[in-house]
Amino acid sequence: MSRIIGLVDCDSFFASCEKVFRPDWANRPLVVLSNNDGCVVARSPEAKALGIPMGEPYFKIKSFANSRGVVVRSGNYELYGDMSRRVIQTLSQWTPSVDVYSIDEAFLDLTGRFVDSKGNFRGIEDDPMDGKSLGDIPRQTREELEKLAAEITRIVEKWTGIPVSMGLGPTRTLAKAASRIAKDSAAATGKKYALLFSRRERAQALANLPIEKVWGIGRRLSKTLALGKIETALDFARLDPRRVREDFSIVQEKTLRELRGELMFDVSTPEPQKSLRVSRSFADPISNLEELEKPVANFAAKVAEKLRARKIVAAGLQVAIATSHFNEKVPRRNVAAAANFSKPTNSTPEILSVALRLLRGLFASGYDYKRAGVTALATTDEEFARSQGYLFEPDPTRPQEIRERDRKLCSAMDKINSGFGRDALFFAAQGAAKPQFANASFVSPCYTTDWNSLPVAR
DNA sequence: TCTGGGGTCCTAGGACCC
DNA sequence: TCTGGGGTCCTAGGACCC
Repeated sequence: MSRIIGLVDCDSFFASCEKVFRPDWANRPLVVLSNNDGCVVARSPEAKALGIPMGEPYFKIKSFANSRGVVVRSGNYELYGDMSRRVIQTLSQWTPSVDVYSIDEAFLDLTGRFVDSKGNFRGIEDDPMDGKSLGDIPRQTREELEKLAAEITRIVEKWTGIPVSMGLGPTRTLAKAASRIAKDSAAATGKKYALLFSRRERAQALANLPIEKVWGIGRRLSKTLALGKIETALDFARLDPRRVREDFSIVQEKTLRELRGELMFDVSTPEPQKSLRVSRSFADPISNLEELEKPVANFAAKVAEKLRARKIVAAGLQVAIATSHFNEKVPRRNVAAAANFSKPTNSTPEILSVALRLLRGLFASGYDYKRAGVTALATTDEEFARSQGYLFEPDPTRPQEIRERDRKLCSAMDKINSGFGRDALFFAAQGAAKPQFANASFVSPCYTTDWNSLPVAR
């Protein structure tokens, strides 16, 4: 059975979040910066119109931005996370099948809305020309679908303040393409959505879609494809799938088939997360081990906290340190090391000690380290791991009493920190002062998640 | 010196996504 | 001077097994 898949994508999400609570900024250009106020990671439509590129280092546009009255914000992920939750919650009224793809996007499976009371699907018909590919959807279904898309985009903006675009198609890749078309053509059509169902409609849209805009085709592949004069999504969709698999990989073959309307990336039950990373660049480079231990201990503690919040445990841990990859004049070093825990864990003391041990093995002096990261590997459900763990012999390296003590300690710390603010309690290894990576000069209040930051109407 | 034919598992690296 | 962070998947190649 064919499907009807929608992709709802927030417009300039971070920038839109910032504007919701500042109506006075409604028509001003606004950019949001990455950690350390490093790069531009989001731009309002007005900022895009000024020609500020995505990913541009802030220092390069600083004076230009000032001269044009651009509002500059540091990333406020607590605010964005909460706004994202509101958008998703709003979406779930139209279908139970909402697959959150990223902080600002979700796939909706709307197929169920088009099955009539007798169980007949009123969706896409097979193409009478060849049984394998898709024909159009019935006229009436199409009209209903347009109405639905108009309603979804309108209500989400009304309820959350976040403008969204929507793409609809028989596969995820086509829904993605449709949402891009919706964004690009909104000014001309006055619609915040686009449909990509019939063969003719697809051929026309894909012919106008540059290959690098296709979901799953990145910069490198586009370059390679361009050598063979494959420049649009349509060029690509017309290739032989088997050849594509041979020349590239199964992923690209799937992308190709999805462009033709064959469902390859289904809305499946979400796989459990497999890894969890915390990493940051430092405001100033660090060259000695003692100083480097503090941020790494912080990342390790944060990893442990996140593991517990998600009720998962890690079987292993990786620590990575690196010098700047921009500065060509200083010696470079980019290394990582990993180790397994004797049993999967999410306890801060244990993760902290392994992280520091790995770091000490990794460290070499004579370098200016600019980044570090700690990754929990092979994460699994906590309850599952616990039940497995009891099947094995007691662990000599970390007796059960110690584990139990750590568990209580961590849960007490989590409670205290959630009540008294992040890092009210922390481990000595994390270092009391944390100046290294708090370089955010233009942070907005957490309007929706902090009682002290509620917006005030006068 | 010459030296088979399968498997599996793990890791590093490269590609992609937002 | 100043350049983000957190994920996933696939493949190739090496180690190891019989």
